Amino acid sequence: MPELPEVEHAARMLRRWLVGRRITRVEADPTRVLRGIEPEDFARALGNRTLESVVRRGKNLLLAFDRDVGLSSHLGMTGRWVRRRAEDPARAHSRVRLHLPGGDVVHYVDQRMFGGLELTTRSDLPRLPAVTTLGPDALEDEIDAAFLARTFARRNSAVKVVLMDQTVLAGLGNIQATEALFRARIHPSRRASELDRRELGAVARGIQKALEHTLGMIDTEELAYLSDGAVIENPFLVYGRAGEPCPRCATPLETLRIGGRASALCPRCQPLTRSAPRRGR
DNA sequence: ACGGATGTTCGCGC
DNA sequence: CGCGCGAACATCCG
Repeated sequence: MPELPEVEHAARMLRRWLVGRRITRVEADPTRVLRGIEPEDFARALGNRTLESVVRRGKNLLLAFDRDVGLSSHLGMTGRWVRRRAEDPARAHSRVRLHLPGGDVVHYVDQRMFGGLELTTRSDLPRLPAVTTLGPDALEDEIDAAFLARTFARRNSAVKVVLMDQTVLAGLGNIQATEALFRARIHPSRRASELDRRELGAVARGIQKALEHTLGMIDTEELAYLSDGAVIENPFLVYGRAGEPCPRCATPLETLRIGGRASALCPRCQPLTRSAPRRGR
């Protein structure tokens, strides 16, 4: 579930729910989600703290509390922040609960527990290795053909692998990289260094479109895997749609494994040889 | 029952 | 050092 759009959504929700409100009590279950700290110490450190700001960097959330307490949150594969009422029944896979005045409880929920919560100081938040190694943010920073040309030069790996490299560009995962390349009409196995200027421009626009589209879906709560209740169908153009007709040309979509990950593509819209320039949009 | 799932990291071999 | 591959982490779903 969490790539840049979902993490951005989580940042907005955490601001709405928590900024300016004192955490009255913390319950932290003993799981690998808590990195390098015992549950009791974690709970004690966040108890009575008030959240002052939330910043997203790539797929990382950086929370700054009063008294120089910092918390970094990475959602891994199945992590999410949700708000419940104290009287609600237990939430499956809830790992940490932040109790607020008035009965609201903010849960960190993570089925597979690949995500993590790391406690630090505010000043160290931007110095965490997970943050200092990141490339520019795919949403906040201007990602254009010139940037991609600089970054892709001498990168001979598949363009999809490079797009998912967080040290190159922060925020894209398997879904967004797949969607961005479909929008750009670029085959995911093309070598990053061989793309020409026109193709790089298409990739840059594809990234922005894919991210904005998913963010828009989340805002209208159409994203199935984010909503807690009813499951809504796959909201993506090609991800998870192998065998279905291409939404642009109706050719059956295919799937490959690139860098160990499934990659959906349209063999007609995304040819392996350099695509012919096309007119208009 | 087996294989795969939105992420990241580590070890190994070339 | 660059690059590719497989495994590991933990759990659920089809």
